[in-house]
Amino acid sequence: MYRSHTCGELRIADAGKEVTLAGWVQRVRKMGSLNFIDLRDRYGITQLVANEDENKEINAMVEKLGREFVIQARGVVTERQSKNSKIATGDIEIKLLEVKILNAAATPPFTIEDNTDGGEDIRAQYRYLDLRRNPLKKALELRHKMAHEVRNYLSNVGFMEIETPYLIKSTPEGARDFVVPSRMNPGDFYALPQSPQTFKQLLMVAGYDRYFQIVRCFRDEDLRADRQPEFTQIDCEMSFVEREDILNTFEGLAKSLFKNVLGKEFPEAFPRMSYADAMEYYGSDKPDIRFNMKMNNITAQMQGKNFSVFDAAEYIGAIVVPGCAEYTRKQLDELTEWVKRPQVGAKGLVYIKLGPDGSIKSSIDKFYTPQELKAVADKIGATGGDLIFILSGDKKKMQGALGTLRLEMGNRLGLRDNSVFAPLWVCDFPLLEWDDETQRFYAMHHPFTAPKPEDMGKFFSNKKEDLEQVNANAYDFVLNGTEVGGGSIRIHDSKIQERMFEVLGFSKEDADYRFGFIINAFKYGAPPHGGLAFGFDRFCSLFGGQETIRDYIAFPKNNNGRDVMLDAPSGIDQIQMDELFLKSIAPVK
RNA sequence: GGUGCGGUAGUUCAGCUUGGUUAGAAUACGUGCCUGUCACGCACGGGGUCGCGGGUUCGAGUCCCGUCCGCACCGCCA
Repeated sequence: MYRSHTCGELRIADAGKEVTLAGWVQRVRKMGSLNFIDLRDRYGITQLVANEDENKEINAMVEKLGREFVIQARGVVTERQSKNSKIATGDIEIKLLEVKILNAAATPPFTIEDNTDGGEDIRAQYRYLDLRRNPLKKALELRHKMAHEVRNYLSNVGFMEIETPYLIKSTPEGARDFVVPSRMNPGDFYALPQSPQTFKQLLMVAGYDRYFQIVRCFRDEDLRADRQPEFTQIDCEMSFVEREDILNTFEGLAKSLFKNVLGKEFPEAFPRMSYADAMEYYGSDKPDIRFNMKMNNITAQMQGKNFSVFDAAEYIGAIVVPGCAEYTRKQLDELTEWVKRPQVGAKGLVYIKLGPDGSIKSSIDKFYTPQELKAVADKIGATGGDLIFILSGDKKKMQGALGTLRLEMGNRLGLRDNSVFAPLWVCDFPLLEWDDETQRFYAMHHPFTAPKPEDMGKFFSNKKEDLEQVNANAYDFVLNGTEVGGGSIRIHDSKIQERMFEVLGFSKEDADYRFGFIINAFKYGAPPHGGLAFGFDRFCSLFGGQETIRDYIAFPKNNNGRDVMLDAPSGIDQIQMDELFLKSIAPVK
């Protein structure tokens, strides 16, 4: 037996017991003939004490210890003379009788503490050491708890967890696929799934009317703090359901996560917003509604006053920044530079300051009378002490830019508190997006998404304008401005599915080659169905209050998709190469 | 594919604007002292390919060019 207790469980009630602990040496504090050791394991830290008065040889053993040594310690639980309220075991310590080194350790390259001195790079290289630290341990515990709660909730409402394959067929529409060469089928490749989309729909055809899976998905695209090449989805699908059934079911799942993981109750239904409204009022398809500061279209009010910049603009939008009328010239100049950055893309920033005394000062005083500016302020609900920002130009671009500015002002005013949660359903996305470059439509969600029933007429029209107006029966789950889930009612009629491929410009042969299996399956009794997938890593990071999902993945990839610990990806040896490629692809004589 | 910031002891950083003696600090590490520490304290010590390559210069950590790596973002992510 290596240990009788963990390093997190002994309390004052255990005083007098002889116990054996095992763990890692966090720190040794040597005080001459009285020495302390903090012993750490997954469960906590327990202080060991070596007192020469009571045990003559004990300090000789302690002398040999270094940071991160793995030791076994036998001793007696004793009440501390001076307690430490910072740790759960802080009322007791173990008076050492014996210390055994189970394994020595090299000095770690960074300190294994909550506030480590190590940078991201070195910690990624030694991920197994970084994972010993509390913040990462807490993150993985949160993830485990969430996964457990998901399985619990969904199982209780009749969902079956079914695994689907990782080696599948490449369907190069949307994100790039990771591909895997097949040794037994020289020259052919598997693809790793971007999502189990088609499989879950086939499971519906097969009659497994409530399916879920916590499943790894793969996308060979550039990374971000919240995007990894392999990531995890909570993938779900249901049969004989309409949109309401799906939203209710997964709103229930989200609420149970909030309640059982974070202890937060959401008695009301989550708010809903159309895609059109999201773009109009927040300049984003994933609005952060933790704060208001909605965008206003003031194009009509501002035009016709001989201000050529505004008169030439397709769109003029404004946000009211509460209580910021005191902004200095320097602050305004800095924000003007900020919106001009390519990432935001505005040409300039117009402001109107509404003094608390009713005075009005703006960067467009030359073109507008105070009365005209006051009328605009009244219309958008700005009052004394507020600051109005106005952007103008191309509608789509400026809505995006104003939305970005809105988020930035939210940040600067501290309105985006990570301990506050504002869930939201965004619905009624356009079904199709026209791409000028390739001169064809792309599915905004994916090609299995059903058009809304009332738009079916337009869906079969051959006019581009009609098709552009078709809405999808799709919905996103948005939390604090992050898209954490998305789904749709699917097409279950093979005629409509064929029409979809036609609209997307696939020839019959093309569609058959790529998706023949599903078109075929739909001919054998596909039930009406739909579903949703949550981005599990993002869900965890939001719950944990972090921006990056890396902390919630035990062994993540870096910015360039590399695993710096393994040094992967890497070359393979010639024998492997020959078996996979060269024999078949190189000309054989 | 693009933009920005960064790369200097094991680690985190300062030094670079204005080139010039032996490149500093903190922490970690080592040695010694220390009986109530818990970020223990005190003293002493060891520790550097200034990412890499090239250029300018009498002289480059510092200036210029290229390149590699890291982070954030844009494009991309059906």
